[in-house]
Amino acid sequence: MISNGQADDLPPPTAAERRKARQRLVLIDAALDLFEAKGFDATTVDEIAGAGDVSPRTFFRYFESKNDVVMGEITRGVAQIGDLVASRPQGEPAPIAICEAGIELLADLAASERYVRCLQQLMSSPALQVNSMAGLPMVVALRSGLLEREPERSEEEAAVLATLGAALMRRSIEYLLTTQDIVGVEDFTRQSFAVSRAVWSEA
Amino acid sequence: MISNGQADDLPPPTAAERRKARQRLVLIDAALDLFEAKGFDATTVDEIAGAGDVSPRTFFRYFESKNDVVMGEITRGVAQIGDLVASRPQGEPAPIAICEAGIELLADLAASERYVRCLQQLMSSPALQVNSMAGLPMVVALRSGLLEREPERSEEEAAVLATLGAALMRRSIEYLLTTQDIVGVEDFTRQSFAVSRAVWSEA
DNA sequence: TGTCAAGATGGCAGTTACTGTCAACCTGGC
DNA sequence: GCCAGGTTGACAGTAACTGCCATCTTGACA
Repeated sequence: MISNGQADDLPPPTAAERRKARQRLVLIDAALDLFEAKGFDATTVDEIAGAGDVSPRTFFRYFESKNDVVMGEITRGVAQIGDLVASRPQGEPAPIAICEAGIELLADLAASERYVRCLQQLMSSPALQVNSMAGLPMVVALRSGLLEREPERSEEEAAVLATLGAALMRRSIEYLLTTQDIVGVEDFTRQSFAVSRAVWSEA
Repeated sequence: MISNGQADDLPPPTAAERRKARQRLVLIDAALDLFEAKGFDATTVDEIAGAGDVSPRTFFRYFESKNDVVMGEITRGVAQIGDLVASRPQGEPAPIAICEAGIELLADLAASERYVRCLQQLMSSPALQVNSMAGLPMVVALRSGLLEREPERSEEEAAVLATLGAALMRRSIEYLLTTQDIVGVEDFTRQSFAVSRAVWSEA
């Protein structure tokens, strides 16, 4: 989940870029330490910058905001769901494809245990909209992934599918963060999708 | 939609309460004026306070934050969807009940044309998460409304129904704000729900 | 190996949202 | 007319974020 942030295409990263990426990770690491120790709100940017051996001004050259330290990675990660959906087998019904792609995404997220542990504590911080959880980027990514996978699909249908899928996925992420049940999320997600399919077509 | 903010139960409001409610509306009005004129970000709290003839400190006694001036009312309004769902006829399938309740809510929202007009402009402001659009409160409200209406329904099912319903409703609100098509939202919403029911049970 | 240009950094001053505190000030009830 | 509770305004303070500019690093190239 916490990647070095470079796209897998394009020329190989220069030394400078690698240095930047490393410094970025150092800052994220320092920030998570502090957040775990004293909470998100009680931690100042100055402290994070100090712990990462850069000036506060430089901190803001690495991150758009204090929130971005936490949400940046997850937002970038969540956007991958588009590609995951697009590369699902052709015959698979769209909702299933979304569900399975989502499970892959969750596994990826759950891999950074420390990140997950830290995010849980941050769930209660109102400043961070961990709750709204990168909702829009996920819808956007899902929709374009779907259209790539099934080009004959109408815009309308793709949009609706993306909306529903993203909503259920957000629920799974919330489940993962609150329960820390890294193993159980998969079942939870499949169950969610199954229930939703049954219940949403009720007559 | 922009109500005076008092619950319909409890003793009648005192003069002081009425004065407070009035001042609140004055401030909202002043704020919307300024937002329309110069944009959300470019408007400072000091200006709003000045335009409403109170000190900046007092502004923050009326609103939790600058965002709250805009999002406060909509958040409070959105929470009503729970009651709207709960009072839908018993026989109606849950997704339809949610759809119809949502349409009532939208009509309510669309009634304050100025508010809608202003919100549209604010959609583009990243500071304001108009996008995430009070998502969580709506899910919470919907779920409790559903459980009230159908007590036999399992927690799980209610949660899933609320998640899907809220997601589609958010889409309708987004449609309303971007297109300003106050008349068309109703059709848009019904269409959304219909498509979603067809598409989500694809085999 | 020395030099130079591009980019990264640090420090500083400034803006703005937001908060605690306290004294002055209503305002309604007696 | 007075008193109690709530409302306000002023002031000082914190912390996120930004623009600016001088300085330093770094990689490339002669």
